[in-house]
Amino acid sequence: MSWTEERIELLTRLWGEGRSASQIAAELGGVTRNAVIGKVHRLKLDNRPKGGSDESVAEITPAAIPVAVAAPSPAPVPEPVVVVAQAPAPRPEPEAAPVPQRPTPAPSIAPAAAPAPAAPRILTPTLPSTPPLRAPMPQRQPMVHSIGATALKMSPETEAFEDAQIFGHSEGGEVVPMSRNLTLVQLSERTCKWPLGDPLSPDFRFCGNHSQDSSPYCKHHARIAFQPVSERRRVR
DNA sequence: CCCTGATTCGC
DNA sequence: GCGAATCAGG
Repeated sequence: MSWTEERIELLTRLWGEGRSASQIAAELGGVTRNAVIGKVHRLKLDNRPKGGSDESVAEITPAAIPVAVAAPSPAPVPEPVVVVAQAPAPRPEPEAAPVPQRPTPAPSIAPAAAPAPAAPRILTPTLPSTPPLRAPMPQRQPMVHSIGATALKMSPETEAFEDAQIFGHSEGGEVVPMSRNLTLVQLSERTCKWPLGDPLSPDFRFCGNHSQDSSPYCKHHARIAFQPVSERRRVR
């Protein structure tokens, strides 16, 4: 890959927006963050708008939300941050940071568009098999980690379910972990890759919470994705 | 650890 | 000019 005019332009723009070198590298493709940094220096694009109040990248801080650590289940599950579903993810937009790509925190998820085969130019993260609706378990179930290998389709119910959790449409004061809502390029090897919302929407995000070991999901979503199957037939 | 950006230096 | 290796910091 070479630094074509377009690529340099994109680099300049993204860098100006405060994106990290690794993110830019991921976006550009074919380059490492080192290359990006090196190029940035050569272009003398240094010092970005960082003076005074910087809020770096668009990453919502879970800590900025009224939390309530409640353990409904006897089993003390050390979840990250737990929030009583209520406020629609208040994103304290800093000052002077016109980020065109940053969609509003609109919780609205497109009415389940048909899962068109969007060209995955990057690795497509493993989608969770459509998890059946799961009511808050009063007690722990025997963990029988097994994947219900289902088709890669997102059921509207799944999205609605997630949506309800994240943005608190539950009346019963349901307590759920707060997702970090990361974009694709922000995912790393140990971030939860549970999708949130419509993959075709610019609002599409991933949970992004810390995932245990090599698990693709955080504790919370792993429990949804890997459910004990009682009546499961051998798939042969 | 994981992530940043900064610098160096052989190519 | 380029970018991997390295360094320094949060």
